[in-house]
Amino acid sequence: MRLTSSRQRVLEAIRGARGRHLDAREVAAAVNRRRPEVHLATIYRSLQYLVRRGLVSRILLNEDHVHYEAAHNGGVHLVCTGCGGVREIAGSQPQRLLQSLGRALRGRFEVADWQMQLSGTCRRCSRTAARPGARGKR
Amino acid sequence: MRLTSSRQRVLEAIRGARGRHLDAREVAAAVNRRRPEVHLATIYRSLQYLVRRGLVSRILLNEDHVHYEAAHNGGVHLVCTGCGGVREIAGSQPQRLLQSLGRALRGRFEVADWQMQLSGTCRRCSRTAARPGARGKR
DNA sequence: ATAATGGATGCGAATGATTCGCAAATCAAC
DNA sequence: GTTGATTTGCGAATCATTCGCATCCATTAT
Repeated sequence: MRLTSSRQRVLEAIRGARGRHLDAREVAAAVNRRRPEVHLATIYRSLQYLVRRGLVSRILLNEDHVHYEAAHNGGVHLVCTGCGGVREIAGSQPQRLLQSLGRALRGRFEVADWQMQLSGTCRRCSRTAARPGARGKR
Repeated sequence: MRLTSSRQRVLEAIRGARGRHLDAREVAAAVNRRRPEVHLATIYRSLQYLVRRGLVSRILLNEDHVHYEAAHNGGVHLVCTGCGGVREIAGSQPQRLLQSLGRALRGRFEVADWQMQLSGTCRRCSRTAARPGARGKR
């Protein structure tokens, strides 16, 4: 099971998307800006491979389909249920939590990656609407 | 936008699944053990409704499709990449983290719900395989 | 009561994401 | 350079999820 060039290109696309979280189609678009093109089915297979390898992790945002991000151990995602926006904040504080969780789990589970997701209402949406979640893209 | 009886039944099904995390089809199966049956499309619509209402949250486990759980603010999910098993641990410790995140976000984001997901290898899988993630259901 | 209004539901068809099956291409090792 | 295994391209198949529309229900106004 090698890290072939298609797979590398997929990984690069995801890593190169700093901040944004691509879905499969966007990954394909990014990869296929260079020749030779990679077939969509292969993109999916590469994604599976990269996830299994722990290089990439899947995340579920507001939408119905899966997005991908480079595994970097520590993303905290703020997902606004109003507008669907996603902001990611750097994972410095959670280290302490991770440590204590790790202590609690001792031996029973070996953590490879983690992520945290907060859903709620961003400032703009809480201004424009009284009831959070009552409006937006979806 | 009422909490109709179909929607209630969907909510009960999800709440009744203590521990397990149902996907849409499983919710439908649970709901339709009682008459009258609820059409799958309505199940989906109810799920949307409940998510928007903040009563239910979507989670992404190992698989490719979405699962649902009662929003209870504090689930930490341990997902094993080997066997696909999911264990949930109670959310006592994260309170502190939430507080400090809340402080850091002051005003910019109003948190309604949160969840955290650790992926890695459970004990059994790390025993049976040297390389984590190299084997399993998927 | 009755009619009028605005969701909510059932139903089947449509959509769209993801996967499969298979043949050709690539790569590694002998 | 032949063998064997893995990967890729390709289109068809599958599966989850959503849509359109007619009907139904509950609530409010007449």
